[in-house]
Amino acid sequence: MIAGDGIEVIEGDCLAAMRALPEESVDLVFADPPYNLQLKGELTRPNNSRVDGVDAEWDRFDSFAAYDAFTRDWLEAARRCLKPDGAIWVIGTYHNIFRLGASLQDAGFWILNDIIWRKTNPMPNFRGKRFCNAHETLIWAARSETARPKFNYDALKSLNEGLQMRSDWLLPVCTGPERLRDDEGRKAHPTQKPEALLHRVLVASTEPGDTVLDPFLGSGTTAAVAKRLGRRCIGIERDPAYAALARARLAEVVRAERAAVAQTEGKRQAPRIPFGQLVERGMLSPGEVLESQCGRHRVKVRADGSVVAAESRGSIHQVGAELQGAPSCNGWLYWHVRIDGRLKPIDVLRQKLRAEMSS
Amino acid sequence: MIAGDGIEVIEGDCLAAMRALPEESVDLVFADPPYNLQLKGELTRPNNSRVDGVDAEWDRFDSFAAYDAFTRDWLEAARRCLKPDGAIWVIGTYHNIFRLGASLQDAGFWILNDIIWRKTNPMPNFRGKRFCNAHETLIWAARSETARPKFNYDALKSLNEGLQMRSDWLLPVCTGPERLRDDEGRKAHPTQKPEALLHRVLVASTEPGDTVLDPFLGSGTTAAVAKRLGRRCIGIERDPAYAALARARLAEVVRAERAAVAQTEGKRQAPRIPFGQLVERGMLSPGEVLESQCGRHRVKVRADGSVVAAESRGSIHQVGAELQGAPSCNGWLYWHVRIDGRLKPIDVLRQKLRAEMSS
DNA sequence: ACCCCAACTGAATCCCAAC
DNA sequence: CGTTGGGATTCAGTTGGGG
Repeated sequence: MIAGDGIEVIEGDCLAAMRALPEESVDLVFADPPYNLQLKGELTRPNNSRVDGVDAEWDRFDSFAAYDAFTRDWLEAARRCLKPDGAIWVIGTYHNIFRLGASLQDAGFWILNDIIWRKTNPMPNFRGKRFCNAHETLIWAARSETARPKFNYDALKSLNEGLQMRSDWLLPVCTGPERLRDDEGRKAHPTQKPEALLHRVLVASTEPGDTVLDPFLGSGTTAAVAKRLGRRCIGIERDPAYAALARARLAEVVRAERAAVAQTEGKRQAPRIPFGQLVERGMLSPGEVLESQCGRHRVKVRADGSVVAAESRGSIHQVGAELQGAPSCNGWLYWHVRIDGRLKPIDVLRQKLRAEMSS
Repeated sequence: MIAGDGIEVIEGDCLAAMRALPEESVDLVFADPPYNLQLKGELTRPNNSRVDGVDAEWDRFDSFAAYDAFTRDWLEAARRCLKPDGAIWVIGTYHNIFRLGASLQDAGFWILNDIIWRKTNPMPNFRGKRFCNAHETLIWAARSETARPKFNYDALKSLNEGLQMRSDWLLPVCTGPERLRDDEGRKAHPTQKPEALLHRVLVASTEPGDTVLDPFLGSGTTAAVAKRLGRRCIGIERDPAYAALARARLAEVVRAERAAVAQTEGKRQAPRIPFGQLVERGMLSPGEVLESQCGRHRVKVRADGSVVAAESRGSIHQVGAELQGAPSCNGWLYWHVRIDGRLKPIDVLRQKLRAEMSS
């Protein structure tokens, strides 16, 4: 079904194409839907008559209702393709993002964050009647409230030099050599998204080998970045000219080596090591004393990996919590041993063990 | 009807109070309605302290449908009070803003801009499961598509040091001496908005002598800023304790003869550029090699902006320091790339990016 | 008076594998 | 399905006490 490089461009209507895909088969959906609320193009309206001021309210209602129906349909089709723990990203502006977000919630998606793409070089408001419209909004939502979607927290923290990534992203609009142009030098697609934006989205919510579905592929930015980052991608585009544009673009993209797209992994992915293993392996001896950094609390290690204090016994976490009167405690960081005369958290022993076990 | 200073606090239900106001009598509505936060359990910080979340009765709704009905009702009542060329501002987060925006459109309001309040000091995401929710969204909408609402373009331009005001505003959350506290030092209102935010809204959309209506007055920020800026204000607050709080606060506010120049606004600084952005933007590729000037050390770039050496991984600064055995290292100057066959510090890439981003 | 450090806080939809 | 418990997780800024 998917080509050898894991990237496929389907030319056709996104509803039909998505309904032909297997259920629960994709890890992520990224969608940049049209926000043409006048219902030109693919959004057919029942009443094509031109409206004057008197009928303006009806026109508005028809427009919004039709857009909502269109949104409901493609969201439902996309949701069907998503794995249970999958997620969706959508992007839009104030013209459509509020309807899109409400439709997401109504369809059962669970919003995780809204993200602001702040443009470094937005088009100014020429008439001076409004604020310069300098951002677009993305919504990141899980397939359901109970879903547990991927989030590469540590990779994003790395992207932000050690600080937790915020919900406002500063990125330039797509210009210069990245912007695709036709033979006459006109932009080949009106709303081509910058690759940097998709890079951050895909690093955040997928891992190499995952499958991304883009129902409104357009110029193919999603597929291009997916290929560059070693993800698989199914892109759907109705317009033959845009589909051809995307295919030509993708032929030039080099798929990254697997090793190159590795990203910082969190501690949660590391294999769990029970404290008792430190004792079993002789890194700590039964009877040895652990102390808190401040020296206020001390426990003795027992052969079974539990620890005892004067009035308390249990796991390193339980005893640490009880002695501090705290609801919980990470014993790996709380308890220390004296190594070469200096207090070090027992977590360094765990790290050492992990290194030995992986080598 | 309005007191001599043009500021009135009405204690009571906002629907009834607004229906009692004359039609088409106010110039601007500012509304900070309940966000329908839907908080489930409690949340603790890594140090085990408890986050003081908003779980007030007034923020609980049974369903999205109930929230939508509530929204529809107060929007309709507010719209009735607005002059034909009047406008409305609403504020919210992803919990409610999409429903709020869609309801605005359904009610016949015409969205002019969405505005992002970027917080300088947001609460972090403590569990590392999402992006730090670092902004709130405001929507500015005209009473109707044909309305011609006020917009003090030049006043905002001067607030922004001569540059057209953008749709993203950087302002701190309300803390310090501005934050109202009760006798025991606890915050007197859970969601008090900063005056700087209202200052910018009122300077943008009203002129001295205009009447502002706030249906959810809370701690009274809207009325306080209106008074300070010489605007009239009708604030409605259901909770007697909050209404009393607002009245006491307003008694201390000095009505200005002329709008004072804001200090907190418009401060711009060179943006910090995380190393990861060079990768996102394609100036460096995952897998590319950086080397120290002497050639003694080499690292590989990863997709998330971290770098790896044989036995070390982390940020350009961390790995540089570790390989040199130094306490710290400026990775921007230490690491080099080969450009046109010559080694250049990666700082030249940062400078290039900065130049692009400020243009 | 000044500096330093510890404690505290802000509209928050915040864990998950094993049993 | 529910319960248990290991153990992972924070940034900018203010306040107040001690040296």
